[in-house]
This record gives sequence, structure tokens and C-alpha cells, in this order.
Amino acid sequence: MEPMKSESTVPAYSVRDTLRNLGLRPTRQRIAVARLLLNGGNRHVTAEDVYREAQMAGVSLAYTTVYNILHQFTEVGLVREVIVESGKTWFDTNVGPHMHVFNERTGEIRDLDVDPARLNLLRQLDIPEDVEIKDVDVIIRVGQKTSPHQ
Amino acid sequence: MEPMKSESTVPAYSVRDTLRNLGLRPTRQRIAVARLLLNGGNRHVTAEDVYREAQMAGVSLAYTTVYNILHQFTEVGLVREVIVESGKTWFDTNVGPHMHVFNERTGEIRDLDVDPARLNLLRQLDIPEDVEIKDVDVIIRVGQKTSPHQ
DNA sequence: GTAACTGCAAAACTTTTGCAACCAG
DNA sequence: CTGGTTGCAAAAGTTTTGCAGTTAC
Repeated sequence: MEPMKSESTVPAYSVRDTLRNLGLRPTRQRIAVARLLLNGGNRHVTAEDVYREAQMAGVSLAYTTVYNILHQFTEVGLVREVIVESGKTWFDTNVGPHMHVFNERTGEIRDLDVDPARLNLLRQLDIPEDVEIKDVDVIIRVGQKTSPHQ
Repeated sequence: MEPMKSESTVPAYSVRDTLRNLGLRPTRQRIAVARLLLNGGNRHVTAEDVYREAQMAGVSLAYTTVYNILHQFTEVGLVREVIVESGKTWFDTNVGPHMHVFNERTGEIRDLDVDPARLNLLRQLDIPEDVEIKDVDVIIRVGQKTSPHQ
């Protein structure tokens, strides 16, 4: 609606291509969510965040669709699920090897880079032969520093 | 009341003492849940498991109470929360250092012992000074071994 | 007796489902 | 056209809340 002003540095057609290359039809809704998520550096969002931000950006889409899209994006490796609290799923646009720091007081999640070799140590484990390691999640739970007793 | 028959190898009074020492009044409900959880080796249970097992053991208690008790037990370190899927909280009676293997196909969670030193590696990280590491969760997500493509 | 605890029903939340309408190729 | 997508409303599932009644000490 407003051709004079672009909201992002990545043109729409490149998002379209990204989606197409991943086997996803570039619908209005997928393009909107992809732009939201993939333009602003690493982000942690919930379905609600995506819903709300899409509305603010003038793109209305149903919750059902938000969930559909986020799950599809997870399947194709565009985002990654992060679960730190029961009853809420976060989606992380950083799909490289890293860990998460979860502040139990504020509810905030932050990425923490880690020497990949160190993270790989955790993969060298005795796992039954019939299964395969899909992912290794490391969550550092932090809280308010307890003041010394008395 | 029935000296000839005992349901468990741990006498009731010892559970009572355990609870009292932790600052929890030994109510009928807490005793039942504590026996259920602390007598059978390491266990992973949901609130529903506790509710159902208590009923089967002839102790009826409300869901509200199950949640109250499980959260209280978590606070005093009798159990530990494990969150691997959104929408469901597991409680683990193994509170020592270990990791979890979560089978995404079956939904099953298993403990995996790990060299504590290796786990401690993860604690040697750059964490902001004003917070304190409460816990380090490691979840190894496994699934069906993918058959080779083509 | 009194504060701690429990139980019930209802509410709160996130996520999923079923199905009709819609749209990209 | 036609199957992949979307949207709506309702359902499902877990966890929380408010408050009256009960219990441990």
C-alpha cells in the first residue's frame, strides 16, 4: 500500500525464493512471517509474538496459520524450537550450535555461544543403536543471586 | 493400624520425618505422594501419573493438591522438574547430576549418567554477574534412525 | 484455636482439530 | 482447475485460581 517506503532491507522476492527453495509456497502469510523473523538478527519469539507483530505490521493472519507456519519453518530448518517452560514454545531464528540461558525471574531467554567442540562432547555418549541424536539442548537456568544467609 | 501388612519397605514415620525436616507438614496427601515417588528408585512422572497412581493406591486427592505438592517437593529439592515438550511437565526423582534422553517418537524420557566433570564444563561460562546458575539442563533429543535416502 | 493445607469448580492459556473457503501455480 | 493453505470456531489438554471447608499441631 505504501510503495515509497520499504520496511526491510531484504526485498520481498528474495524471501519468496527462500521459501520456494525450501518447498514452501510463498503465500502472503508465510512471506510476512519470514520477513518478521529473518530480517532482524537472532530472535526468540512465541506464536503470540508472531501474531501480534504481524498485526502491527498490517498483516492479519489466524493463530492456526501462525502455528502452521512456525512448525513448517521448524521442519525445514529455518527456525528451531526452544522449550524452557511448560505451556509455552519459543522459536529461535538462530539455528547454529549454541546454548540458551533462561532467566527464571524475568522469563527472558538469551543465546550463549559455546565452543562447538565442547558441545560435541555431549554427543559422545552411549545411546541405543536404534535411535539417532537429533539435537542436544542445553539450558542454563539462572536466577537472582541469593544474598548470603543472615 | 494394620501391623501385619505393609505396603512399602519404608515405614510411614520415616516419610513423615523426611517431610517435617523439609519444613512440610506431613499430611495424608503429602505422605502418599512421597511414598509413591521416593520408594521405587528413579522415576519420571507427570501430575497425571501421580493422580492416577494415588487413586490406585486408594488415596484420593485433588489435582490442585497434586500440583501443590509437586511444586513444593521441587522447591525443597525432593524432585526436579524436567521440561522437554511444551504443555507437559515431568517430575524426576533423581536430583543428582545427570542428563536426559528424550525419544521424540515414543515420548519416553530416560536418565543418562554423565561424568560430573564433563557436565561442570558447561557451568564454566560467561554469565552476567548479577545472576546465579541454578541448574544446567541437558536434553539429548533422539528419534528413529533415518534410513539412508534412496 | 489458627495457620497451613486440601478440594471443588471454574478459569486461564497455549495448542490442535475439523472443515469450508480461498489462492498459487 | 486442483491441491496446498488459510481462517474460524470449537475442542483438547495442562495448569492455575478463588474460596470454602478441613486438618495438623
